[in-house]
Amino acid sequence: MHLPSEQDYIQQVSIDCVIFGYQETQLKVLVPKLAFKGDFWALPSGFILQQEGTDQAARRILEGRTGIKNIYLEQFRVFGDAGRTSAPFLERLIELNQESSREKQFNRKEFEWMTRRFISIGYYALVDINEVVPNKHDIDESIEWYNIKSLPTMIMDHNQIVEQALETLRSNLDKKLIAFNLLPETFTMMEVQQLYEAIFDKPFARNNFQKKILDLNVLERLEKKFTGAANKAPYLYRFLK
Amino acid sequence: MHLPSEQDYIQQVSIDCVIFGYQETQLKVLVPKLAFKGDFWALPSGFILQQEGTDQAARRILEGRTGIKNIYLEQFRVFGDAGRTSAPFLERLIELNQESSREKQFNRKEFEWMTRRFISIGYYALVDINEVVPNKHDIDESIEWYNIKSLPTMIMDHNQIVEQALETLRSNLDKKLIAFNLLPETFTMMEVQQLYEAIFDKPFARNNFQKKILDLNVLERLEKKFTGAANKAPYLYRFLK
DNA sequence: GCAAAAGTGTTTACCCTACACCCATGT
DNA sequence: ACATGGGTGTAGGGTAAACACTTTTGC
Repeated sequence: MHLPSEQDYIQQVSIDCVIFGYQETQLKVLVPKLAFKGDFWALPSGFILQQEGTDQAARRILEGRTGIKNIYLEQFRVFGDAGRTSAPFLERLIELNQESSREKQFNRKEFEWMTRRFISIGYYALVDINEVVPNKHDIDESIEWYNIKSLPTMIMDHNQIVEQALETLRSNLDKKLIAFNLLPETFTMMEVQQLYEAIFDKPFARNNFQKKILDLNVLERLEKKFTGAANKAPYLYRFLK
Repeated sequence: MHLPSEQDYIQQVSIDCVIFGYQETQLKVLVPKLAFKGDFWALPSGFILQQEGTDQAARRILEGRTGIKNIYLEQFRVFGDAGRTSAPFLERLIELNQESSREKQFNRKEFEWMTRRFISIGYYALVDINEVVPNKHDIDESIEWYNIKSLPTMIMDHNQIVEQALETLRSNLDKKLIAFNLLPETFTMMEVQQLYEAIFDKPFARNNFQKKILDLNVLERLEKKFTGAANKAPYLYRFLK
């Protein structure tokens, strides 16, 4: 990771991204784990270049982690408390990694820059999990999809940021018709329903759900999907536009 | 106005406030006009001190304009386009005010600071218009309530910011029960209805509206209000909690 | 008593839910 | 044929809009 200690970036403003994916009836979030002792997880984040808009910056950060260019994203909240700084986390990290050679990469100036108070703009993104090739940065030990219901404890306020993102996702899901970003090109109605159930963490009635979704008039019915199972083959659907 | 050219403030981040008030069946916005030739209107705005949160900063800015301490406010959006700068506006202002003595107050360094690209956090506030004592800053020629439907053309993207604020207000009005912030301590049902009609710019049915509002169970019915008019006296209500 | 405007009740329509039934598919 | 799961139709309940009527107030 390029350490942004100069004026290329807007000072004291960061972007934190909650990347939602969906797989096997579970809503998931893509979270990197830092390559330091101490088990630190942190949301994908970054800074805003002087010549790019906040949305562009989020897109750049998201593409860097998922490889996806045309990603669905939305800004959902600013986290700007006065005491919002990564200093406690960084101190703990350094304390636990004193013997490590990595500590040397923090020089005093960079450390000072990174521990200042930061205002963070929260973005959430919805991706087809099958299209994502999670990209581990140098600083990461791993980057993985975590079930939303069993996320690790992350640094700073990142767990709260995910909470807020999920809340916004829920309230935007119906009015903005964005759920289909989490599904592959074609899908069955049952898959849509299970996705909704994962997001809202509650069951829906099968027939009524189908009616509700089809009444949106945004789905095109395709051929049936023969799975080999001993039951009626479900139709495949495609999201229009 | 203290020109914030030092490190007291977070660089390149501003706060723009849309202050909503309500009077005589009209939804209004409090907008200062700058004391320069050229008719420049600009939303109340300011910057974030290093030691204060964004909400606190918005509160400070809002109190400075309205005199109200316990103001209802909500962050609603970040405006962070790459080209978002006040440079064109400031150049036009200076061009139109060359002969004025005021131009001298812009020294080169301050001008450079103010024309950088700024990310703005949009806040909207709801106030009882009767409690507000609009406070004109030194830099202002006036500060006035403008009908939302006949706002002046403001600088930069400020008209769009108001649009966004209104949109958010509409979608939050029911679920957050915030409309009563715009009314005085006691009010009649008709006043609530007219407020809703002003916000949504559409009529509501009288009896159904009353039922809907009373079913919220947040209003206390007080004595009747005798206006002297030749008709049944309406009840007064007070918002609970 | 009457006009004006507030309060309240009633009917209607619509939408969401629940229940039921039918259909296709592979063993 | 039958079990499994998908598709569709219909009746019930609750909510909200539309309509109607009653009450209060000052002249």
